[in-house]
Amino acid sequence: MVARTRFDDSACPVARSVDTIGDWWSLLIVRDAFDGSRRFGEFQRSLGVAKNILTARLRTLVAGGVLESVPASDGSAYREYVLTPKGEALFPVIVALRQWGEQNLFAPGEPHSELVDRREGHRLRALEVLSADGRGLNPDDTTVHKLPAE
Amino acid sequence: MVARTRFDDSACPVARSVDTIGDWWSLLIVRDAFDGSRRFGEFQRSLGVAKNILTARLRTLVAGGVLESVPASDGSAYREYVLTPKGEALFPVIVALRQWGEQNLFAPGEPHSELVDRREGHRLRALEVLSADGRGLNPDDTTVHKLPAE
DNA sequence: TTCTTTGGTAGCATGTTGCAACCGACGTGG
DNA sequence: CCACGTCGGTTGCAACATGCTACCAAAGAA
Repeated sequence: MVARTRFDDSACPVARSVDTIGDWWSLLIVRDAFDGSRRFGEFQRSLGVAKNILTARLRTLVAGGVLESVPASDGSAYREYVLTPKGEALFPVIVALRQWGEQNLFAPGEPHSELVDRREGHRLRALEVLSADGRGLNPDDTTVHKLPAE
Repeated sequence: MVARTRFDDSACPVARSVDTIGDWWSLLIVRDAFDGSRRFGEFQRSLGVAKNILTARLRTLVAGGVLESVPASDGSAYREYVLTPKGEALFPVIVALRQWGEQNLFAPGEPHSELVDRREGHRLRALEVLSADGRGLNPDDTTVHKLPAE
């Protein structure tokens, strides 16, 4: 077997997530979907991705339950790709990637696109990892239980 | 050009993040690093990845400033790979992926590894996307400003 | 009807991944 | 100080994925 290694049977949720959405394009497609893209052509122009690749990615995202193919909302005979509830649940993932990129991959003062609260137009609060009782947690404050119960 | 498309000059922080850590193995290496792995062999056994791939990934992660190669802590002549502050800042990303996977990629009752608060042993609170004034935000409550200032 | 847009598919060149084999430097028991 | 196992890789090869450029059929527009 020389194909890409799969993690879809791993007991680690991170591994399964990576297996589902962890390739180069899938996350960007999801990002664009959050940003309002729905049509094949919209994704294609926005991402500059080859059409065959986009076709394949959309198919796997639909198969994975992240996107859904629905009849176009403008009444035309074409189809549109919209986020399912499962896909919408990826919002914190996209926000986390965005915030990490903003703070670590741009030179000071370098401009970048920004995600803002629609009501106030303000930037979002930084994501915080919290304990059950609301304390902020650093990586060192946590540990992984492998296969806890059954 | 037939090589993999790069996003390292994109104005979108999500795209740059994907460019830096968005391949199959890098995120899992970072996950293992959070979980305490430091040595080449630890990563290799834990992930089951081919050594040449691991070599390449560790190199790009070091080049990207996510990991750092330091002399081994046990006094041997070997080296270890530890997270830099930039790498530690990926904690919310890993947690977001873990929580999404737990809730969307496992059958009800199916066991999986779990990240817990070391002090209390409890599961973590779900990540929340918050506005500057602390309101919870859904995807629809936000919008993207492209290239705001400058 | 003819032209354009949309949403693909097919074929080819190249890049990347994965496996196995190999290898030198290090560590360890004697 | 010598043999042997471990650690951390490198190299070569085969299979697969990616990206580009056609090409194409169905739907809309003129």
